[in-house]
Amino acid sequence: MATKRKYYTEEQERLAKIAKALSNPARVFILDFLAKNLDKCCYSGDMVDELPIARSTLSEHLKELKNAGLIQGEINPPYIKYCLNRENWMIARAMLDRFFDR
Amino acid sequence: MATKRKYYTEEQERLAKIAKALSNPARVFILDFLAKNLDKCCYSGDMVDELPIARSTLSEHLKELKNAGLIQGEINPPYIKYCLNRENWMIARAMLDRFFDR
DNA sequence: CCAATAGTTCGGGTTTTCCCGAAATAAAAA
DNA sequence: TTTTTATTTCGGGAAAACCCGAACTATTGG
Repeated sequence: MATKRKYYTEEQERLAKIAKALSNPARVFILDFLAKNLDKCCYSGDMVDELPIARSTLSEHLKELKNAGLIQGEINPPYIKYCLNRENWMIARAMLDRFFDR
Repeated sequence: MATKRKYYTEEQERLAKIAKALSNPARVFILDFLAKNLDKCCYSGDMVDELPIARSTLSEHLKELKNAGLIQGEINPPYIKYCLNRENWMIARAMLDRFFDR
């Protein structure tokens, strides 16, 4: 490949990461679901019945969204209450705003 | 798995597709590059020197962005002038706005 | 203590993504 | 007509994503 001079900026890497979190319809569904129920927070069991995927698969999508920072889970055994991470949600929103505003 | 009642909405599928187009830093770079040069449109050769990937790989990223509708290429052999697709850009922007606005 | 419940982790299969270099394409320049 | 130039397509390899069912973890209720 030989050496190239420039690589991606931090901003570009971060935007790609946010986009990746949103790049699967199941994850978009989860975020929609959590946003629709901001008042109550949700258990993963509330979502699995609405989705055409196995519990374990849902669990992995939740993990990805957590890693991306878009959601958080409050452990309250044997339940885990999920909700949007407002702070990072706003950051993601601002980044996408900036990106598309031109 | 048994039969599940609900699947993803059109909106959710479309959002996931847009996000997927943005989910790789090389593609974010390309869009940034085209947006920075709205006046002139760009050749793929203008971009390859700034990127740590082979020409053929760049070409495939361009194809993906074209399929997602975010860019368009005007053939002007042996060059191809690329530019943002303003119409779809605005649509994507509106969808993301709506998604994050809550 | 034992069973039930909610959710995660593990092992593994299939598909998709990302990337490359080599070959192909197609028009312009020599 | 031959060569050069800009880009795409092809073949293929490596890595990641997606999905599943089975096994595991941890707590609560009986």
